[in-house]
Amino acid sequence: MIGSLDPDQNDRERRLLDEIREQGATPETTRLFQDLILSYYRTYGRDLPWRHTTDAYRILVSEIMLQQTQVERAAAKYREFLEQFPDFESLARAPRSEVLLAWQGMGYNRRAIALQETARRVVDEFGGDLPADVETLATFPGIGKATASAICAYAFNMPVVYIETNIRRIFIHFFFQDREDVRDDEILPLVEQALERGNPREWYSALMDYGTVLKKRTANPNRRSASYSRQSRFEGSDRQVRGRILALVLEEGTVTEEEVILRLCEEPGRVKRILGDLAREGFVAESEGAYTCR
DNA sequence: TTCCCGGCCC
DNA sequence: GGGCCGGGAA
Repeated sequence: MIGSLDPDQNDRERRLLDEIREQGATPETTRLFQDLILSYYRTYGRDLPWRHTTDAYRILVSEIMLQQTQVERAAAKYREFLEQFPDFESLARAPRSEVLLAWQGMGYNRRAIALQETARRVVDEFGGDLPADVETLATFPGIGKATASAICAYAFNMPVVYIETNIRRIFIHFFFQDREDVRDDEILPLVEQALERGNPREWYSALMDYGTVLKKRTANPNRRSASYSRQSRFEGSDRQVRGRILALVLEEGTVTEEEVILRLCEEPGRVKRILGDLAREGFVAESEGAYTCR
């Protein structure tokens, strides 16, 4: 049952939408909402690799991968990555080039650098244990409020309240049916009210799966979010050139600026600028006109 | 074209 | 608050 609900679920959702439209988010409609999300999850919930563990390292890896990367692609990479870097220690001491190579195909490569920096800090400053609170987690690079909260929910089963794209989509769909420009600070109290405190881990997993199926069924409710914005086109963008340059450096080991310009057929000025960006961000190091990745 | 279990810099 | 950051799939 991909991309749709069974007739019973579909019917329950329609009734609930009507009741919320009439009554708003009352304790009763909230309970019905919880039941709907959880019953869907218990029947159709996805079997994802990071749902077989509560190991903080593995949850961290999955959450970083899942930032702006679809579940299917993250799941495939997740297994390979953990095979190569099974714990904080192995990731912390790995050459950066190996980490970036393992990350190839995921996109947003700076996440890989941030993840390794987090691993090093965990080893050096926290004795190899990932801190179990949102505030401390959010001090690590590449971990903001949403990712920190997700880690606390999935690794530590903590009753945290947060918003990300699936949660936003669901709450707009159910509780802001005729609204436009819905702000996150309007959604947040409802997320708190609806939170299943008995098992936050299961609850948030259930929200992820319902959010996914909702997207396939309806026009994306997130377009009615005040924080919705279209992303810039990828073809021809700096992002694309960055990815191509990094892939080239990883493949060749060491390249000169001229080689990059020739191999990529890009404007010299553009290549120079982006190489400089990559060097500043720690992807490559420059010495005597040659660029390499440690 | 659109989206993806966001974060960071300005 | 707006722009930037990859790459694949539908």
